[in-house]
Amino acid sequence: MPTNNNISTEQAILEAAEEVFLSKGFALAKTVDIAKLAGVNQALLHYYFRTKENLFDAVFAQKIRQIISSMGEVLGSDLPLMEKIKKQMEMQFDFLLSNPKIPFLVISEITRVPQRIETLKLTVNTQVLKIIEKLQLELDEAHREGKIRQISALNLVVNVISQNVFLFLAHPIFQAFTEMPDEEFREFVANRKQENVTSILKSLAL
Amino acid sequence: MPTNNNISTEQAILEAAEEVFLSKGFALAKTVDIAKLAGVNQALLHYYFRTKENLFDAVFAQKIRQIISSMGEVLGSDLPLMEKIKKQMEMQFDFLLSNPKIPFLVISEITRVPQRIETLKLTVNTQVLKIIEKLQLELDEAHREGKIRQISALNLVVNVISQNVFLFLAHPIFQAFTEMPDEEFREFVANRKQENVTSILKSLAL
DNA sequence: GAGATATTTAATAACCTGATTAATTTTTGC
DNA sequence: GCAAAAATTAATCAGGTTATTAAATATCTC
Repeated sequence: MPTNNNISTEQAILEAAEEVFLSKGFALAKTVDIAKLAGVNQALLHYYFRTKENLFDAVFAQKIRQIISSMGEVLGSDLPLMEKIKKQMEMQFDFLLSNPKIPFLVISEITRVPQRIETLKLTVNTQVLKIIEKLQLELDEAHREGKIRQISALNLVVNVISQNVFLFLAHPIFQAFTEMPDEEFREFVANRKQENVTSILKSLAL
Repeated sequence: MPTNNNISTEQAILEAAEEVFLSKGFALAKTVDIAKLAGVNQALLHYYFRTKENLFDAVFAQKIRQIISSMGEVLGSDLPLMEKIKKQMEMQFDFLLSNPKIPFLVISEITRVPQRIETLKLTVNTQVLKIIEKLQLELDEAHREGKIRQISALNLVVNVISQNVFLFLAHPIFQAFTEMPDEEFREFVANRKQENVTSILKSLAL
């Protein structure tokens, strides 16, 4: 009779893997290090996941799911347009604050191993495209009413994501550049939430 | 008596290294592949650069220099403020179009091996900080004259770089997401130059 | 052209890392 | 308790990649 898998060990491995993969990426992550961090023998990790690749996929798919779910919620709602954009940006920014390493992992791994985009496509339901279409209708309407300039929804979405995500990708560079101490830099980042919203909303003006 | 180093061979290795490092990054680049691409024996590369690390540094420092020099030129000039921002953004965007893989390499390698930031610091003279200070003065003046909202120069610079660079970092993801064919995607990217300028300039409004 | 030095190569050593195996300990069901 | 299955470990293999070595060839100086 099979016993249950030892969930806590498997979980420990997954959590260690998440930490190591997030900070090193796939190629530089060592299974030995993951095992050590999880407090188990290195062979055990193969016992549970068979390959490093499998282990990575488990972590990666989960991260993708998190990022996607942080993106759509508010945009689907029926708040007034400007309100909605603001809320959405704030949510996204907060997500990034709690998960600052996810964007780099995702971009990095997809760039280096393009096949990984399949993981992403599997997770991304067509809803996202629907949401963009709906956003376009609202933007068009606001434009007709003389409230905002004409802009494609896709461009707006790219603008928003650029503003929000870039700093988290480049933060080691910015910090070195500006030579801000950690504390000051944290404050700078915190202020960016407001600055991002302001600049995006203003950029929509006629 | 020593003869001169064989410049063309060294150059061939450097160029091959650049290509391979840009597309694979440090960890996934194989010295064998670089040697093969340069058309030389693999040991020769060690003869010239001793280690893979040295070879990488040579390439990396050069890329940093390119990126820096693409950033300061126009901002130092004495065009009218808005004109200057527009020109600077267009230049930067054009640079990215010709060097689309540099941002990823730089961010990626600095994130993965933070010590590399030293390479960056050595290359970045304090001029950059001077330029930002000067920009701040001009922004403050324009604000006093009621032409633009109040904004810190650093925030503006971050906004500009975010807008311009992000798409080049994320392009595999965007393309997959939107399922645009190559041709359409190229067109979309080309249009972003204008969109970026527009949205940044509008974002400065009162 | 000879001798010295630089350049290049083939072969292989040294190392790292993911995966496997076989044995040991722990847990489970009866 | 005991046998069977699961969980865990130590040891080691296998593959790939960087680095070294020693020898061969080209180039330069005189």
